[in-house]
Amino acid sequence: MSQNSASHNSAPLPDCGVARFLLLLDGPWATLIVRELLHGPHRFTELMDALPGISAHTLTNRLRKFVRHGLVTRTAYPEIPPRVVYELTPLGHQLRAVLTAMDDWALTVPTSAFTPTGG
Amino acid sequence: MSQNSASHNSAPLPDCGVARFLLLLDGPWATLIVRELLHGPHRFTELMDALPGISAHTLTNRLRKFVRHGLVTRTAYPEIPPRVVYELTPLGHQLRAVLTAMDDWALTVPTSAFTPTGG
DNA sequence: CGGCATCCATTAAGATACTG
DNA sequence: CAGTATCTTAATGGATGCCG
Repeated sequence: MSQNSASHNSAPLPDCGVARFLLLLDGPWATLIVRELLHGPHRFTELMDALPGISAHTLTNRLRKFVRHGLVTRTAYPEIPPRVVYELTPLGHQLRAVLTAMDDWALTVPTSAFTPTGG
Repeated sequence: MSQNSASHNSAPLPDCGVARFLLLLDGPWATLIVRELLHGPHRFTELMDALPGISAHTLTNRLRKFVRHGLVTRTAYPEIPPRVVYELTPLGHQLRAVLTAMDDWALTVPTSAFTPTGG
């Protein structure tokens, strides 16, 4: 598999900035995790608590991907009980502008976009 | 099914602006379609041509969702051959700020985020 | 506490074939 | 040209159980 296969096929996405963003921030939870991390370092359970509905499985996978791509750092303290802290890298913090833009856009939506005719 | 089930479960996403954005702009192609539409009205085949790799099936589904949620207008001209033009609504055009933020972020990425250690 | 492994449900998306 | 219908694949994401 090539490294840019967001889908599963030979003709994936174009190589624009938007596509690059989408490759790393894929899935509905990914962006929300970053959103929480923007408030500061979080432990695993703190993220679980801050993201009601997310599963440990999903959180683990997203976090690992972020760490792998340099958006997040993972610091494990060899204590009993163990403690692991996730923190955004400078690159991750740059995402604040994108998140803010999303939030700002949602404010312009007159709520009618979320109550479409056909469900 | 409820209208906000991005996933399939009873505890979906929080109701923040970011989540709302994610509900409408889901999947890797959705945002890229909007990106093309920001350049002006497009016919179906023009979008197919502008988005190498996308299938008619996917394009149709994304377009229908956008129209349903008021991000895009669909204008069909009763001609032979038929002509259908898709155009962003003012709400859709507001997304430009988000797309620009994504693009801007991707420029700060030193390309190392796309060549991770473990693939 | 912070995971990981396995199985399973949902869905975005591609391939193909067909219609008005 | 502009779809629609059906089948299939891949990947996110949830549920459960187990481990250090």
